[in-house]
Amino acid sequence: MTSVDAADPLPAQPKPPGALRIATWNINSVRLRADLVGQLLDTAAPDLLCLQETKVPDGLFPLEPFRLRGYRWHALAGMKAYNGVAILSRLPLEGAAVHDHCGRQDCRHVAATIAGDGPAAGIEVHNLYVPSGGDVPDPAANEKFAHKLDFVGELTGWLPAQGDPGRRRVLVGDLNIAPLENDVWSHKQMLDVVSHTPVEVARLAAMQQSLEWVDAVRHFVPADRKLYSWWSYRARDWVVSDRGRRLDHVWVTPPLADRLAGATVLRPARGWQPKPSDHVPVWVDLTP
DNA sequence: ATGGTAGGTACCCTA
Repeated sequence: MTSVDAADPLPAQPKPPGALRIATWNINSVRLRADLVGQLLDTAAPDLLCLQETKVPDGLFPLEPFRLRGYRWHALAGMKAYNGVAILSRLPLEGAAVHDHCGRQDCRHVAATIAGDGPAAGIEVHNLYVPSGGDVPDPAANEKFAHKLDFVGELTGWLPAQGDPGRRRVLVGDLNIAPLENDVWSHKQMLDVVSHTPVEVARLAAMQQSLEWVDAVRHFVPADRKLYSWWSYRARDWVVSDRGRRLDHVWVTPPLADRLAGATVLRPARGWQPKPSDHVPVWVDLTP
């Protein structure tokens, strides 16, 4: 790490030679922000890009900007108006699958395995958009919060049931939970705010423990440092108030932990004009 | 204690 900018704990770094770069970004409409996605691909050059809140049915997904830049493979799970996840890749993919949870077909989970004969072949990638959970942090009073807890609870059993527990896996996405005290601007004031309540944090911890997932971003930033990936649109000035939350995550299973070579939370992207997403891209580099 | 902005869609939902 070369930068000491207090406001930007994980600025973009050069990709180590031969590294695999996997990025995640809640794009909040991929059609509206196709140009910003192109800007990310041109500057960060991830090998895989996982998007959430694409808000587009698969047949209308704007694939051309990706194809033009060499992202020839994709796995899409989109629907009209809401949710939607996508994996775009310049490495070949196989076994692409859409997974439904909680008895709903609401386009929150797509997975695929890197194929070919390169060093990354066999790595399984899961791209998730966990339900936001509404405003009231009480599952009895708020069906959306109940759905969020059920969704994370179901995944906690589902992921370990998918074969070899020692497999190389990466889990990315908008998990809509900020687990650590310094993943939010004020731990005390956020304790009863959906995204940082103890019951959600406990659910996420159980999911993380189920496969010994390593938080690949916190791997590079000590727990006593503030780190955010989302800032509300409702703030008058997101830079001045800086009331962020770390909702977007990259996790890896233990066989990949000693391959972690770097991570970035692209804070400047929150100011990309004319229409920034309220989330910024997050990525990690894995050496072969 | 409240309301603030944004996107997609269709006059209201979700975040």
